Amino acid sequence: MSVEAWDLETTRRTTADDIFEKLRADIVSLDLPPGTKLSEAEVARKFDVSRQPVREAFIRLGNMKLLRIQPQRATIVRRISRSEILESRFIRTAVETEIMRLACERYDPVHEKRFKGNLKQQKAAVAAGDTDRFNTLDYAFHRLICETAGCDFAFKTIAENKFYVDRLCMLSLSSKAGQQEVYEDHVGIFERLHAGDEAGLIAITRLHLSRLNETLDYAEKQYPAYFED
Amino acid sequence: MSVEAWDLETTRRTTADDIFEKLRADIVSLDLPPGTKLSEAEVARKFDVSRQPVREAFIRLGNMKLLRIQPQRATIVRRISRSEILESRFIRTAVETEIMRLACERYDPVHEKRFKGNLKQQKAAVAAGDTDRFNTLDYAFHRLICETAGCDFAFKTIAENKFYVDRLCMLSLSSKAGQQEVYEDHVGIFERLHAGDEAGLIAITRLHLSRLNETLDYAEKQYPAYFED
DNA sequence: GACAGCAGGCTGGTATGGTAGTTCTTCGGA
DNA sequence: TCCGAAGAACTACCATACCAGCCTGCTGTC
Repeated sequence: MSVEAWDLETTRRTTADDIFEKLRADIVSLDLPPGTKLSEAEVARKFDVSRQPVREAFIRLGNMKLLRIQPQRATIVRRISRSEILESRFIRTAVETEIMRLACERYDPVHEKRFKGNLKQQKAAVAAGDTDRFNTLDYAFHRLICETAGCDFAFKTIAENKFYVDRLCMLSLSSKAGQQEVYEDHVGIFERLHAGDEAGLIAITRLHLSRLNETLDYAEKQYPAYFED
Repeated sequence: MSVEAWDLETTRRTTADDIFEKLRADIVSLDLPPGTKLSEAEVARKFDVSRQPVREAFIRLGNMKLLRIQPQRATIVRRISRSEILESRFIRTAVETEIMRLACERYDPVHEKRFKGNLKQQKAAVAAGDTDRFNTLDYAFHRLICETAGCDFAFKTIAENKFYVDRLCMLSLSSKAGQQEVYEDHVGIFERLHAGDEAGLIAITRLHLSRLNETLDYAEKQYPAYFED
């Protein structure tokens, strides 16, 4: 996942953009684990640029809650906060259920083929144990629903909220059993969408998103150092 | 409305923070109307600081979609986009209806007094034609609902989305008839909340938020220069 | 040996000079 | 008069230097 969707303006690509993108990727992929101390000067040396563009990247990452900037002290990769994860989930649930209502209303059998194609690939990815691929397809599936609902933009909002959660998924979506469960949820969602069963659709969507609890419990127990509170 | 809720960290207050806050207020209040051209150097002179903190404030305002930074060209106050307004409204509707469900579930008559107090003040503000006051109370009312639902954090998310819309409200919430309508919606919301009528509550909330359409049509016709597309 | 106090080395914050890219103006030629 | 090219006058971007807190660790004293 990249964020090129954001520079919808036809602006030039700056050094600060590069640094920002690199750091963001490193943080989300846990190459820079929560708690890692960063310093403007150090990162600047590493990328062989001045402190200025690094500083700007820090500010943007701070706004995204990925860094915690402590003036005159240090800048560290933010630890994962249970409450913030749950808040993100709340927002996502709200948006996603609203999307489901619209999608159910506007669903057209013409969409069937794309859904089935995506689900087929998901199944294959689970079988092959290809976590990255499955993650990408997961995104694509939810994006597909947004498109069905005629709300492409909503996916962007969901994704923004998701950056923060991505790190968590990175910690534990690798279990094959978990992926199988997610896949089956997706199948269930599609079936109810296809059948026009709005109540059932909402219900399974809530169930689907509530599974984050287990992920959270697991990750918090497995990697306590990555969490705060 | 200020944004001190954001520096939950106990960080120092910097010059950049001051500039940011001042510019944000000026933009939202339309003292800096959409399309206004700003320059780092000019703003720096005006506030008698160096360009650096101004630059940082610009970056943050750019992230909030309030400024459009065009490298090597100019930085301008973003014009209002109809589609972005509608997208914001969609997100807000999703979150607010979800909040209403919870609020209805967790409502306790002990909240009655605070709601009635707020509504009484709203009525007075409408009568007095005090737009600023009414606007503040509007915020407080919706915040109160978030608290009732036990989701204080959700208000922050709503507010973030709302900054962008605030400018629009500033253009047309000044009409007394509009304020009266909003006030009556609020009364209706409270009554259904108090009665535990979830379906009615959701319905009136959707109606309440849909009123933005009229505001948008009015403002777009009245101030076309402030809009893009 | 324990502890207070100071010094030095960190951090991020601010100021300023210079650079590259864009736009506007102006001046000369057709 | 009109058009175009050169350059002046902006812009934001980047590099560098300096500053003010904060923390740590040494040192001197009790």
